[in-house]
Amino acid sequence: MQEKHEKPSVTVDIVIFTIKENNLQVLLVKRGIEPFKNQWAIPGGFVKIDESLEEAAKRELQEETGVKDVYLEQLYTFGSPKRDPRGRVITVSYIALVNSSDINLKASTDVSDAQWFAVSDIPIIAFDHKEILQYALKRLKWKFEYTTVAFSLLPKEFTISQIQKLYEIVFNKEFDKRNFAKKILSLNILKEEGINHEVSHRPPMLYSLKNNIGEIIEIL
Amino acid sequence: MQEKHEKPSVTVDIVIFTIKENNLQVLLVKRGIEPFKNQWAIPGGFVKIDESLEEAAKRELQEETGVKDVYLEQLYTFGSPKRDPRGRVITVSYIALVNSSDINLKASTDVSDAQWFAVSDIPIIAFDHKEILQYALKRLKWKFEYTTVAFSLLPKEFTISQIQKLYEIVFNKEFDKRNFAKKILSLNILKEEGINHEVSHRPPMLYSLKNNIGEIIEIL
DNA sequence: ACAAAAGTGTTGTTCCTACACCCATGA
DNA sequence: TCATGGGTGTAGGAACAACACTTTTGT
Repeated sequence: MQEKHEKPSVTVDIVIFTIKENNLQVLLVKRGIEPFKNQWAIPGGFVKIDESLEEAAKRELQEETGVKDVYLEQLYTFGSPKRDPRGRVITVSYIALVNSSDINLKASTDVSDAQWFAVSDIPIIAFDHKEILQYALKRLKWKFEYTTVAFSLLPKEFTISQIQKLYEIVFNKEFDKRNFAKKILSLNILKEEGINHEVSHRPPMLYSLKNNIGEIIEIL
Repeated sequence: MQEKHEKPSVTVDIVIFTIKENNLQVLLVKRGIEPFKNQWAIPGGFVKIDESLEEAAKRELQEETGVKDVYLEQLYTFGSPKRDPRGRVITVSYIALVNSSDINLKASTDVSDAQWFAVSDIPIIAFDHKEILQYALKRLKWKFEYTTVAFSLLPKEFTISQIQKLYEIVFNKEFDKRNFAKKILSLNILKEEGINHEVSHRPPMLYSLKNNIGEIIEIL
């Protein structure tokens, strides 16, 4: 059965989001080889024959950013026969959310440069990566609305207004402070962690996310 | 680049749902070849080198059921290196919703039998297909709750109580008739199509789904 | 007349939205 | 004392859940 079919190549591509400078940003790499040499692209690479898709995604993520143990989720599999001019390449795309303070950009073998771009300001990108990115953004917003993924972008202890800023950035829209706090606190997913006295104004309450929170809960 | 990497095989598997005998049912095929010969499995097959994933899924769907133009959606890509004992096989799974009156089961080359099973009564199945099926069910419920996919299981013209029965089957739970009708009608997605006089009781209003309905709308 | 399914309204509760002021601290 | 962000309550409206009887038709 192995020999009967001509096989496609399989890659993983990872849309890596972070929050930087009050913006939602995505990591793109400048391609060092053809095709699309010197164009920006979503980072990714071939799946090895003995690693799972998620392992491949984690490996690529670490090669690009140096981070481990971040939020990583499979997005969609793109497999149009013409999406790669070199031949049949099916790509399994992933979303990752990384804390911008943890990252450590490295140039890997087929990448001459890597850079963050605000999602509102994406350059022309290689292959069908624009479509992948649009899909990723849609999914990200959905995840923010209905799950607790957002908290993976915050330090272990955080204030209500840090959460609110995150949501305001992702949805590009302001929320009422009182209603937002009421909503988040009513979900019963936060634990009080004491007061942060290291600020030069009224000291805020710090919270952490309770463990054992289920997946889907409807945040907004 | 084609020769540097040993390539996995890529298949599509399609979880085909229908409503039959007041039950949500799934089509399984009995495998005619090893591995798992004579076990039930989700229908699927290899992706040809020059067809897209969706084309492959449509082709398999038609081979199994004879139907075209049904609801079809990519579900998830399963790629654990050990999921197929023959070697590395990555499978892109799909969900299809078919109207049981349209179907016409055929036995294809590597299938000696195909049969509908109620989702509450699934036998032991091959590979990691149990996991795929669980995932499909979760997604199906979500889609029913938030989108208009359910209508693809009904004829063009239908009554409110047909919709309600569909939802009651999928969620395995009864809804209040008045509240259900109120909710569905308030969504403004139905068009009145006149009264069905071919019943032996008070004749019901027939509706059709308006075209140009957006994807996600929150039904329940 | 009866059986079968269609159709329809109200009330109490909960959730959502809009909106403005005082508080605690460091400089 | 001032600047900075933190923290808090209420009222009106919308959506939701619970609940039962009458209507139209065929037999």
